[in-house]
Amino acid sequence: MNPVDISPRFSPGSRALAHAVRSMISWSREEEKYFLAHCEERSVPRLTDLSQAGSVPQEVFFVVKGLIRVIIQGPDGVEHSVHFAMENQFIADYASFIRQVPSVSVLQAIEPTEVVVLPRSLIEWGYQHLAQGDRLGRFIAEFYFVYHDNRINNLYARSPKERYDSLEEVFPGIFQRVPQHMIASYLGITPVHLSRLKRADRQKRPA
Amino acid sequence: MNPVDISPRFSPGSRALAHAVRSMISWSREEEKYFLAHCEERSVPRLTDLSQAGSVPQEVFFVVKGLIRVIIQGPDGVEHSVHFAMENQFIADYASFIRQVPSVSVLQAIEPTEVVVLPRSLIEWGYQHLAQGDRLGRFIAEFYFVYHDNRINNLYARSPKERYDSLEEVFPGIFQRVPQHMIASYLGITPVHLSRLKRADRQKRPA
DNA sequence: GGGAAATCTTAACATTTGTTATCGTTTCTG
DNA sequence: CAGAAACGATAACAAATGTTAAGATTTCCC
Repeated sequence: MNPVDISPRFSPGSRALAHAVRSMISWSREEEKYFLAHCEERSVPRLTDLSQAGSVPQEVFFVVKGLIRVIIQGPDGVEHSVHFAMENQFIADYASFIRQVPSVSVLQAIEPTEVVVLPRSLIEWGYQHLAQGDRLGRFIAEFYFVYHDNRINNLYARSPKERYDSLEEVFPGIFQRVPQHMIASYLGITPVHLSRLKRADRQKRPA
Repeated sequence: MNPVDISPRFSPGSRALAHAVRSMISWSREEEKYFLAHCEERSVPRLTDLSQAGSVPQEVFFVVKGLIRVIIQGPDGVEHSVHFAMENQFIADYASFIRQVPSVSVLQAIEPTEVVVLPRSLIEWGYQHLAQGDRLGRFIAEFYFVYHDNRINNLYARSPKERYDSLEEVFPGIFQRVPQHMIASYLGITPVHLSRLKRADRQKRPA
């Protein structure tokens, strides 16, 4: 009997979440049971918002299936795709969630998406009552810090084209799933310019 | 008697560090004593490196007095000032420290600087043995995640000039302490261009 | 299936930003 | 104190990127 695959009474989404948690900390059968029982599963249709800007985030999402993008709006009203989240990733306006201030971003499903919803109350409960709750929180915060640190370094040291060429390493299969103008936005350039960069590339290596 | 100001046998640096920790978690007299006893104080002359790129970081620094900048080098050899750390802040190549991979950055003192050195072994000890060690680690990781998240949003949504104008909010007094070309580098533009932006600004509001 | 919307490309032109070089001033260092 | 180095401003020119507009596909939705 495989000790990793327990809880057949939980949905595939819950089990994927439990698997992700188990890769970071160990928790007891009872802890896991309580935690998963207080999560909610949610289906989000394509091009639907999971959360809006302006309200204090009370939920963290775990992506079971589908793809979510995070959008912020500049002072001029221009939208920027600042992040994508795919299967088995946590997603939220995590900075606003941590500080409990009104969110500056919108979470939008790009595909029909299945998420597990972790309410703020449950996460707080985890920090207080899970034996390794703070450690789990530390690992998650560290993980996303590393991700952001890497992004910042890339923004300083690498050109848009270089960032485009290595996008697939961070988001496997993204080119098949996200329209190009959103990728351009993520890269910090206009769709027109990305198109131009691709053509220049094409003409250099006419494979 | 003030319960916050104990331990007169510790140096000003240790006491500043203890104060910073106490603002995040509570720890016992014994925990504090052990922890501080295993920190090292270090004086770093102006324009001296505290750590080099290429070696796995084994230390986190806490700035008691002075100013440190973090530099990364692009593929073309160009240096970028990606971060500054002033009094009462922790600083390291934290992403490389977390992952225990060779550092990509250099820490350099811009002023004569006093730091408290937290060895990796001590930090690991804290995670294992401090009652709230993981919580402390979570708070620190969350704090720097929020800082980085904010930077990324600014890079997307605001112009170099706007970022320049709000620099003092993040690093109070920085204009009096850091040469302008390093600030330009932090903003992601050339010194020439920053000079140009300042002039355009000057001509608009001839105060 | 068919019309509407979204998407991508391309071109022409505008704006921003980088590059190189020079010069006067300040700051460091011996 | 004096020479050297660092620093900041500026100008002229070059390269990168944005803006607007048009047209050709593709995709979506009823």
